[in-house]
Amino acid sequence: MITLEASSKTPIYEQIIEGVKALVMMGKMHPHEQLPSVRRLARELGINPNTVQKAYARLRGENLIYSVAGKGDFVADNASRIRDMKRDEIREMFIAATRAARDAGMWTDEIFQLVDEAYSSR
Amino acid sequence: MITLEASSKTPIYEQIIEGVKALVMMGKMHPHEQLPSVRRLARELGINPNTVQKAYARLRGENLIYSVAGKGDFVADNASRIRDMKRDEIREMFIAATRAARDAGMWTDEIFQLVDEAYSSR
DNA sequence: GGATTGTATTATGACATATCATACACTACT
DNA sequence: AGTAGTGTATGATATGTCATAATACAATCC
Repeated sequence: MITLEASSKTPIYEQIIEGVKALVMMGKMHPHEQLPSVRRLARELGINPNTVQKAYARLRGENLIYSVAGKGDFVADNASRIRDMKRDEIREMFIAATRAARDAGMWTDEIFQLVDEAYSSR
Repeated sequence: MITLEASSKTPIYEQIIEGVKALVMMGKMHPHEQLPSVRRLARELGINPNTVQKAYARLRGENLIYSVAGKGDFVADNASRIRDMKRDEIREMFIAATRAARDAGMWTDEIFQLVDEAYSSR
């Protein structure tokens, strides 16, 4: 369910983190559901297990997943936080973009039109 | 006229590039105007000349400045492109943010409100 | 000729990313 | 008990980027 973009310059482990977050956010994974094992996901993605391990460790650090030795990793109960976290991130993206746009002399009209186009484009 | 943010995680040489672009875009520097010399700017910013050299080399690669051995670096004639380039960058920022927002289940109404706030803040 | 300019090269260090190879402890299943 | 699969931890190695440092060379200006 998680895919990688080799051409991307964002680190693999970060792409995995975003992938898991996206799956939970889109309702394709639910609390207490088991994630693919470190070795299995590594095999599927054709990468090193340590890279997956790093991604899972980060997710665990954010309390978005929990680990049970000998069993596996599972989506955390409070994973609903992801939605709010993601919204905060998006909020920051718009703030940064809007500031840059204002500094470049763009008006909100242009921005709204731009957003409209992007929103309805596939 | 160019300042650095030590806390920033964007590379110094990139901050210099953005700084020069901003000066030209804000009309504080004009075509054929001389830039501070590699060594002088390095001294002023308290950094290594090679770092400034790298920034200037990149700007030259984009044809935004031109160099004359023994004289110095100057803002290119076609530097007006910077404005369009910057607008394209900003456009990409909004496209990325809008896509992320849509995937997160946000509506254009929320986005517009967000942009409005950010635009009129400070 | 001396000072300043841009340009080029090599070396070094720090850091992040990613791989590879192990090792250990726990769990599940036969 | 044994085997396989799980997470976790730890080193070693390689690569790339960023930044510094130290030179060297050619062109320009006064």
